[in-house]
Amino acid sequence: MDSLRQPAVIAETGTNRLLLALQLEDREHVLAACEVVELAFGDVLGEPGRGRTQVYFPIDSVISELVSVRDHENLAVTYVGSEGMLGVELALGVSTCHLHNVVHGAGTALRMRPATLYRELKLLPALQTLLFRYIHVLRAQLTQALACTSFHAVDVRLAGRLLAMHDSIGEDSFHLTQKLLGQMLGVRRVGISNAAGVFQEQQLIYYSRGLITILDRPGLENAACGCYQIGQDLYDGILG
Amino acid sequence: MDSLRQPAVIAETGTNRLLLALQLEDREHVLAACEVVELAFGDVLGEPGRGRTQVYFPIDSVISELVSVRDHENLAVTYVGSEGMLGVELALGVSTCHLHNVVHGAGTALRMRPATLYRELKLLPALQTLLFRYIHVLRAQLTQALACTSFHAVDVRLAGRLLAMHDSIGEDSFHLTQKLLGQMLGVRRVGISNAAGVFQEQQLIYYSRGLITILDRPGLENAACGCYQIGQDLYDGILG
DNA sequence: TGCCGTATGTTGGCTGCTGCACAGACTCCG
DNA sequence: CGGAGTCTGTGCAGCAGCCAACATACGGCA
Repeated sequence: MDSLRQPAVIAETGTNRLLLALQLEDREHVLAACEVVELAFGDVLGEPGRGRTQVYFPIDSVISELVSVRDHENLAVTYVGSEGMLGVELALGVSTCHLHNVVHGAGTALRMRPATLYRELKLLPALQTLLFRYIHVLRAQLTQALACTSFHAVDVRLAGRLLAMHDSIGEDSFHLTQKLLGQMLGVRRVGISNAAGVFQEQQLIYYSRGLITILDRPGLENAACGCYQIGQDLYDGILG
Repeated sequence: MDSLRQPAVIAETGTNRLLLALQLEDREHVLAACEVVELAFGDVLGEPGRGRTQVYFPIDSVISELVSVRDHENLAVTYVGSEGMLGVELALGVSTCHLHNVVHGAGTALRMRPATLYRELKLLPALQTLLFRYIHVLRAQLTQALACTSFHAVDVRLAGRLLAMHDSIGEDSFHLTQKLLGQMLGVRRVGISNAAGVFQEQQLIYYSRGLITILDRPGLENAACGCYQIGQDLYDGILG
């Protein structure tokens, strides 16, 4: 995860969509303060109670935030992709993680140290405004997710999750095992196996040994509950 | 809900515990900017998409924030009691509610207008720090709640919820119907009826027609899942 | 070639919660 | 006093997801 490159290469790898909401001048200021890193599957970027050493803006990587519960698998309550940032709590003046931060999608990301973030926040009011709004979106999405897990069945939730991953990663194929999907939805792998099997029969997706391909996105949107779209609209309405 | 009183009477009614974390001088400055209101059961203090007209610091009232889901009862995802504040998103520069805000426990509260809050935030850096930390605690508690609803059964979750209400209200008896508890946990009233019946048999609680009395708090703590305590520790660790 | 680890598919019994329906009890009110 | 509204207790069929166990398939490696 430490193979660094110059920020100049960002142009060829795409960029972080959250930062895209900044005006060009501000964005370039932030980008200049970042370094590019390759994140490998399984890398641990933070542990509960530990101080944060870096904040991350994923480009085509995905980072999950997991909460531990006694006698259960860890639950991946949120994920951070190119639409987000890992370490927002620093903007609130809190410098310790409270969740496990694990890379669940290998790829590139931008990162900076907390001290650098603090400096940028002071220099760029627009960055602060952006991160505040992002924090608000996270809270709204979390409440929606809570309602969704309370009421909706595994299959419709799975469809929503796949759509969200599809948005984050920006490609039709991505690596995601059934076990991991089970951790994300808080259900056993068997439940994922069944639901995903049905989707595969319906030609909505194809997967094999951890590589998922979205075949029919409109069909998948049809199979998902409204919660996915609500989450998207929240993001677009406040940040887009 | 519009029977106003002078802030001077706060002394006799107790106060908001979140504001207690401020130093005396700052706290009095904030209190002087507030007015005292009586909130009645069922009062609606905010609707999704509407602008916020007041922020509230409950004293012995409880305000629920509910999310609507198609084909389901509203789910009370969070509640705000004397340990919290309704309208924190203003501190992030967001001025619209995104949830239904309904009074579920009648009582008194302090309130101020958004413009007043903005003024106080500018004048008192400590208030800003406090609200930022509170926002972070809310997020952490929400992730814990998500894990809890994913994994834990109704009875242990009910115990935790009763304990939290007990903390918030500060008295052993409070008004809370089974229907409302069902909305809070996202289950049918029958589920609450069963679980509460067992607690009543075990002499942990007594209730009758919406009035719940905590008889054996240690016993109830024993019956609850660890999530309740984790939520408390989060609050105490960051704000206490 | 054979072995091991990982990922996926399937089965059967069990439990907890759901949906629906109804009955008893208390309160307010005309 | 009687009726309407609210709150609570119960009963039963149905199902979604749980637990445990086992079978298959693929890839890497010695």
